[in-house]
Amino acid sequence: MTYVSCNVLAMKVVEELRYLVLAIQREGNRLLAAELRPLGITPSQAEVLRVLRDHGPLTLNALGGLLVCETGNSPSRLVDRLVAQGLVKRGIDKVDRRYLTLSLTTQGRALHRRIVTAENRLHRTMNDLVAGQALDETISTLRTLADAFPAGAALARRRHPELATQEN
Amino acid sequence: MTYVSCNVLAMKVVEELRYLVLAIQREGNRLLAAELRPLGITPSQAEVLRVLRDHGPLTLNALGGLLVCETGNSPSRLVDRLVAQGLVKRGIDKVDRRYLTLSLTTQGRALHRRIVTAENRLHRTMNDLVAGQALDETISTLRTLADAFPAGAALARRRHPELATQEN
DNA sequence: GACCGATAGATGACATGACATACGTGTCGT
DNA sequence: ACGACACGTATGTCATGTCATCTATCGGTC
Repeated sequence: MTYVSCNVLAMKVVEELRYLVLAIQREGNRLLAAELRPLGITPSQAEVLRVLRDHGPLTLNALGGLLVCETGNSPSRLVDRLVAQGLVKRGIDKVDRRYLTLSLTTQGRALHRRIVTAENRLHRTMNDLVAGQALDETISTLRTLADAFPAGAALARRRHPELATQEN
Repeated sequence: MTYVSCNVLAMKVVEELRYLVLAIQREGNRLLAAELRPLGITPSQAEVLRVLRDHGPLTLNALGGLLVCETGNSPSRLVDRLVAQGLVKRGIDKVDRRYLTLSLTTQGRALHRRIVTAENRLHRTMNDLVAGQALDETISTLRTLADAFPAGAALARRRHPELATQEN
């Protein structure tokens, strides 16, 4: 057991975890970017479309609260490009003109279906690569780690919309 | 067993894995960036210093082969900033003028020691967060996944310099 | 109604990442 | 020697990410 939280071995293990996560994120993102390139969008843009598809119209802040990419502040520029491509509709709230109302256009919904197909190709590839590994334990460990951070909380909110505390 | 590599459940599990990896990478990078900011460098720059410290003088290509960040092509601009800060010495190979000879300056070695301290603060934080989880299985799963890609191969080369196939 | 603080979003600045392409230098065939 | 080709590096371009700062709008107080 690790009741000594500060020993050299544990540091090395955690460091390898950090680099593995970095490597997998990079390569996964490259593969996904390649799958999405024919569709004319990037992985981050795909995530926006997916969140908007699953969680109705959102303000910019609420969207940011559900995104894993673009943690910090509001994803203004990310949304800009989607609006420019006609995939997202950006309205202004009539009651409070500070808020935006972001939703998919018909075009955006159509593209979303092709995105799912592209993502599934990546997921099949990844699934083949981790076949036979202890996936459940891995997911559990990573969830524990991720839940300590805002981006992990965003994932939890996506899993359980009903307990969304960052609703606007 | 997953002899059906294309079922809906497996797709969802792998997708969650992808988003967890993304979330952890993002937040870990943010934390590390915060730790390194007082030192005036970024996480990517720290990785370069670390690799140069551990693996002697390198050409640009060889450096790129050991980095997890900056997968694709050569990290010219990344190195540029380190040279500008006086942390890395960039020489030209006398025999073949195409090759660079990258090594740490005295300043770079000194900063590397402070980097290790900063990284260890992050690793302690992460270690506390995953205490009690199945770390070995997690590392094993992620290694299997990472090893399928160039960035994972870079990590393997860093672990076992003797079987470096991409030596220059 | 005018001011003040708070909140939502936009923008500027900087460093990555990724891809494509250009440039300089070496090697090899002739 | 010369030209074609290969290889290492540099550069242009675009889209992120992150932080800091700015602007617009709202609510409340005087």
